[in-house]
Amino acid sequence: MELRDIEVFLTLADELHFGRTAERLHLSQARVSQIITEYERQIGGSLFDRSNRRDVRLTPVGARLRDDLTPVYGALRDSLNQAKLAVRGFDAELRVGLMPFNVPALHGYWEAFTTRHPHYELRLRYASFTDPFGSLRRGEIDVLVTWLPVDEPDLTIGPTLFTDTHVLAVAATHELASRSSVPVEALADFAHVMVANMPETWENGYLPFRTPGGKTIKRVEAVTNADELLQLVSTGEIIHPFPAHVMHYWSLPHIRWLPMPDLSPLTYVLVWRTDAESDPIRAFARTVDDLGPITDGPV
Amino acid sequence: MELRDIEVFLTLADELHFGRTAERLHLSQARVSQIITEYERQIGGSLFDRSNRRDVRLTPVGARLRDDLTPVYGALRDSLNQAKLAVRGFDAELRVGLMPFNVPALHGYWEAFTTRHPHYELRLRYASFTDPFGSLRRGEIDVLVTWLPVDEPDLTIGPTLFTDTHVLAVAATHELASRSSVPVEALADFAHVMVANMPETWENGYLPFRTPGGKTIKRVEAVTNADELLQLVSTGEIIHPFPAHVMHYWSLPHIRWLPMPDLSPLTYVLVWRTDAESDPIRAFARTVDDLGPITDGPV
DNA sequence: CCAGATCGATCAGTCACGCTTATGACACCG
DNA sequence: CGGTGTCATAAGCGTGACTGATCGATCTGG
Repeated sequence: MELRDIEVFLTLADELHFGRTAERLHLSQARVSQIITEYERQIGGSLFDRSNRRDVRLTPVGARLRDDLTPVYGALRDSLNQAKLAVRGFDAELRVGLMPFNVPALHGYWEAFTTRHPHYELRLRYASFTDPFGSLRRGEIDVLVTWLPVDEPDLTIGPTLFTDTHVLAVAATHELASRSSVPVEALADFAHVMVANMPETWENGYLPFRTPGGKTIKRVEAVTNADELLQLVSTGEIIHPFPAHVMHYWSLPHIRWLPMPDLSPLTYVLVWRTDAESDPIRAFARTVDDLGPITDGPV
Repeated sequence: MELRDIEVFLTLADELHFGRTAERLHLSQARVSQIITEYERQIGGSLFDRSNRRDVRLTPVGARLRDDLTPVYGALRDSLNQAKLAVRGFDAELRVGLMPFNVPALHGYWEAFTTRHPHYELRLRYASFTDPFGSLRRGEIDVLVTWLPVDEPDLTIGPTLFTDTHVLAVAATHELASRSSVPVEALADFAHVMVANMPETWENGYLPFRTPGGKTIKRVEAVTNADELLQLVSTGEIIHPFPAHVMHYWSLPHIRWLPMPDLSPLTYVLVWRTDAESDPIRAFARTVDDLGPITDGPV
């Protein structure tokens, strides 16, 4: 009856799927099955009904146990975390999820927050492209830095961090490379890649599925991270629009950055779970509010 | 960071002594040291101050962690326990601590309680002689069956279960064996044994340290359990008074039971932690109250 | 009604780590 | 200054946590 088993139980109670549970916990499916079997043996009765192969369901006892254990397990994690912070002299932590290439542009916020609130530990974590809101909901991060639109009823949209125009990344050898700027309509003439399984309206906010002129902007193959994407750009296989500030993050000799003045700018905001709002979150939101959106371009 | 480690941490925080902690958890002292070291490594700072060899102390962080973890760990154990009970069809359990030889005499109570409250599981556990109130305070049992006087401010004294006269256990070959009864004063003439480390007033309640005539009733060597004690009785090395009902528990051909009419009778009561009073405890106390003390002798 | 896909259970094998005994290192005490 | 009580460290053993491979059952689409 160990802590790990409880985590497995709670995750399975959430996912109701052995494979996905295993994936989330970086375990083999076999192990999840074994742990649950052993757990049920210790309790003395079944917690999940898996007679039907199509879907796993909680038994009444299982549901009750999940309800009992969820807050307790959370409190236990919080206590341990609080102790870890206390040894390092902090009262609490704020985990901000964002893309790595956004970090330098927001330097002013990090600095202001850490000087204003030295007893809060600031931790920057890389949010996954594929499921940014999921990491927020699972409590892996406290606030998320992302672009609009965010259309999620359980999330609060906080202050705007900055608004940025687009630049198009193309290979130095690409036929567009010599242009001084690129119109939106041109996007439809070349191949694009987007990360797999993004929420649709969110993906559309970044790069529309159609041009204003009505032409389809087609995605070809999916990638899992930005570096892989840039690799495809540099070989000329695809082109890809970025918010302008990322130019200063990568220094890639084989890539050209071309302004796209008529593609509507991206607005980056702070987002958090409404029912998980906390002092550090409010403190950071207030800091952003006080400084106002960053306008003087990336550092 | 496992559940067992937390238990070790909390036990050490309570005992402030590695050896006793190890004993309570049935571990080696070395292992306790290893677990705490590893735990501190994970937290990132020390939880106990053991620079002074004489006594171990909690650091501020450690004290805070103990305060945070104590209720959470308890709630976690409760949740798991609740689930175990639920699978077997019970709502709650009542753990009664008592000496094994008391069990048959109380049969009427067990029966009445289980029929009146089929959704409460009754569990009889053998309370240790050496530290009966400790097991109550550590939450290992819910109620204790014991004799008066009980002089513990944090404990509630419940209804009386029965009142019993003494019989003296002597070897069949002992010089007293042929007597039809034995006066109190005779106790001072022979060797006695008591279990080590009993609370003093409690031991005195069972067998006074002095006879009414002022003679000392001297104990010789300590034993750890009743069987060991009876062994010494049967070889004639010691004599020992018991409450009369235990005669029917053991059938020992080499031992004689002699009435002791002038030794003041023992009163057995129910005792529980005042701040841990619960529905099952109240239900059992009410059952005992309703039936009244058992007077018709042991079954 | 069959072929293929999906998903949980089971098996056999490997390796880490939980725990022990033995010993070391240190702080107090007489 | 040894003796005693106490925690830390070392070395070694055995269990059980975990994996990949496979089985067997159930559902879906043509």
